[in-house]
Amino acid sequence: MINNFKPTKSIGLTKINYFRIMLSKKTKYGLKALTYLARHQNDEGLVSIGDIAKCEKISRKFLESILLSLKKAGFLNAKKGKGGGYYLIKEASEIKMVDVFRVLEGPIAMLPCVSLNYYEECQDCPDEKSCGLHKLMIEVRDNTLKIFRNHTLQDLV
Amino acid sequence: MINNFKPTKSIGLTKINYFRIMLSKKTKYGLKALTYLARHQNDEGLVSIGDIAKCEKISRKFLESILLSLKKAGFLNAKKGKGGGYYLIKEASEIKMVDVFRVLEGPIAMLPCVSLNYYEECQDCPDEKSCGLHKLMIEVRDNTLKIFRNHTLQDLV
DNA sequence: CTTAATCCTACTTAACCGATAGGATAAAGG
DNA sequence: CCTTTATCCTATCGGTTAAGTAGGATTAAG
Repeated sequence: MINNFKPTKSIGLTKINYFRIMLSKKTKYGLKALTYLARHQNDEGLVSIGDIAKCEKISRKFLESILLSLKKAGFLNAKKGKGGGYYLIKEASEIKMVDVFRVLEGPIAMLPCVSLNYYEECQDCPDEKSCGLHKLMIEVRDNTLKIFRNHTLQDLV
Repeated sequence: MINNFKPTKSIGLTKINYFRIMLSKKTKYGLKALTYLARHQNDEGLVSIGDIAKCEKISRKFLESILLSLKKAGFLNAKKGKGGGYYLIKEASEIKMVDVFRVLEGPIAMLPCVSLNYYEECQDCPDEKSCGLHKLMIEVRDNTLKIFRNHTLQDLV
């Protein structure tokens, strides 16, 4: 095991769970890989999974699936066979954080009834427009979205 | 089972997980209970778990543990025995969302290295100050915090 | 002393995250 | 053509969590 996964921690009596709310390793690794690609692809052209996994200390097999997702999502492309590897399709400055997060992490909203892309009707709320929690979560979502839209991969390079 | 928990859903090829990032039922129920208390405690004085669970359609036993947490955190108090129940200690307008969230949901930051209350050094990042992801997450945290600090239970009533 | 409420500890179940395993496919180069 | 080396794909495992459940201990009113 390369990385110790510490989902919970106890401080005094209260148990903190970093598990939820927190960024998944999938997203973290994906961002690392994208950053690595943006840094190295110009020199050598193609970058292999093995290189990234080694340099960034990421489980190789896990990284495989992540890069595959990113490929399917249209961020990068791959060349198979000997001497193959991955390369970014877009410029780093054109890869928005919001898009990466949606692919790797999922919905940005904290409630389905507040999600732009994956909206789902609230089960136990008769009227969304008069729901205080709904309003609050809309506000949080909009602020987070704004930040993720204004940042690109270039900011991490 | 009172509430159907649908953690995952497939849309086309992509699997969406509402599980992470999303607000837990614990927090949702806790907020509902607090709102219920704020609405009803003036009339009858004490409000029992059973009443809240019934009206808000929440699993009674689960609600018990949530209210216990809220009591230990100092939001409300209880009177045991016949005719007993819960009552808010503070005014609804004095109960900040940020405090409720910290108790029920945990850290607000998306990374331990960005958490104000539960900071933990980043494992795979040599220098936090030069880390782009760190900066991004600080920005998200600050915006979310700002919103949660500016809202109170009164906004949900 | 019965009733009715909170308090407390432990357990169950389904799901997911992170990681692994094993092979299928594809391309380069001798 | 065949070996090597890379991505692609499916399936599974172990550990952990959220959500809910069970059963009783404690406390207080009437």
